[in-house]
Amino acid sequence: MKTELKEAYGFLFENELLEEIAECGTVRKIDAGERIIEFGDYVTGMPLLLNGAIKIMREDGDGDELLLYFIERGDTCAMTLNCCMGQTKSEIRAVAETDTTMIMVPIAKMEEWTARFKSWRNFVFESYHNRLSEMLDTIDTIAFLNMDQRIMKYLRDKAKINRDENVQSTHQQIAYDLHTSRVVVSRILKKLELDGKIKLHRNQIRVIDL
Amino acid sequence: MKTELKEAYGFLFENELLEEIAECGTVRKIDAGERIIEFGDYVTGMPLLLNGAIKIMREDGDGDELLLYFIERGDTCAMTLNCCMGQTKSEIRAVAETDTTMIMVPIAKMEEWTARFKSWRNFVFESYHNRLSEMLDTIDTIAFLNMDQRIMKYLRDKAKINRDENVQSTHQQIAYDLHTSRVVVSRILKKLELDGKIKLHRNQIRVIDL
DNA sequence: AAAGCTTTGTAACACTTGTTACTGCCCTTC
DNA sequence: GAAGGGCAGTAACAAGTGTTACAAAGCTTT
Repeated sequence: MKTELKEAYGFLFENELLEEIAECGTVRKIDAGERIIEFGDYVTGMPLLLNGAIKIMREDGDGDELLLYFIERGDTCAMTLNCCMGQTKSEIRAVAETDTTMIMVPIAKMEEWTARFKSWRNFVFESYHNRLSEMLDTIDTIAFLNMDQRIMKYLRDKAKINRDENVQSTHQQIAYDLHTSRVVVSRILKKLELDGKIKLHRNQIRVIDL
Repeated sequence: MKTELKEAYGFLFENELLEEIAECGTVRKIDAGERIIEFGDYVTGMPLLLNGAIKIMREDGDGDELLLYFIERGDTCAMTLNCCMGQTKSEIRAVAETDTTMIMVPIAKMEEWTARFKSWRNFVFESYHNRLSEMLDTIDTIAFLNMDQRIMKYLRDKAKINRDENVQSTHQQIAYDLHTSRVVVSRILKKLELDGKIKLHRNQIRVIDL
């Protein structure tokens, strides 16, 4: 664990802090597709991603979903930060996009580290900064792009996160993530295929040129 | 200024910090409608709102706009925080919604206070927290609501921020804020009037029951 | 290979939102 | 009070997206 920790966070934190994290944190391994945090859960610790990727979703009262953004190694979930500090319920759902390893840090340590370590403060601020930027990006996407463009962006992002030009998704899955209907997704994907931008297969979409 | 400062932030900050803010901050008064920060500006200081309200907008490459949220007294702009710490350009536009008074604090002080004052740290975190929540709310609005509901929410929010059931806006203005067209706004407003929810006047909309 | 399930393709239609065009109203200015 | 500019109302149409319904294709299980 220490090796991985150092690999992912060594350039961010001083040794003393790394030691403390290693000491009081617990490693948690999660399989792709597993739910990590559910809407309304109380958050008991703060996750530091070692590898893998996590998908953050929003859900409204009627059970409608929307993908917000992905989180990768060297990152934490600022929403979780939020919940930790405010002792409030989670406003989002977190699902493992790929097999994922993370270190869970007890909330109690956070306040202490914030006072003691400048690098920790910077990390937390940086984290908030990144999250706000992602949220702005998400807003741009749903406010200014039409569905064709949103689907293209989705496929690009997903291919990048998984480091694989073959995106493993059903049309229904994509529809859920983008908060639209399966038929709409199928229709647009077919058009993208005719334009030579993608190649469609069962449960899989190959990104050619988006 | 000290009185106002204490009024707005006294319950948040200890006296020593209040003194320092009063010492190194400069008061800035802004008329309603005036632009405070423009997309792409470098941010030179951090604003602490004493009274009034500020409208935060997003703009895409084609000049299309979208209202993100409002900021009120006792608040700061986390986007500005973001820019300050990251030394990056502003990703948003800030316009005074009403006549506004704020204290501008030089960036240099921020880092220092973050280390020295727990209350300042909490304030900054709280601020980020609020901003993320607002952004989530904004996303919910544009992702899950249709235009009728968005316009109703807009009028409710605007009436609340201005503490006036008579919202002073043209239909064109609303169309800009919601990133739609004037005709659409007029059409929906007329329907809301027929439903007895609002009363339309020139340059003014009276909120009756939304 | 037959049955049953999931996934995808497609047509036809409905609804929401955006666009264009024109009209009349209100306010300001001369 | 005449002229001009900004604002609002409305119709007709276009485009985008969502819905329903059904058929076909592909995979899994038996």
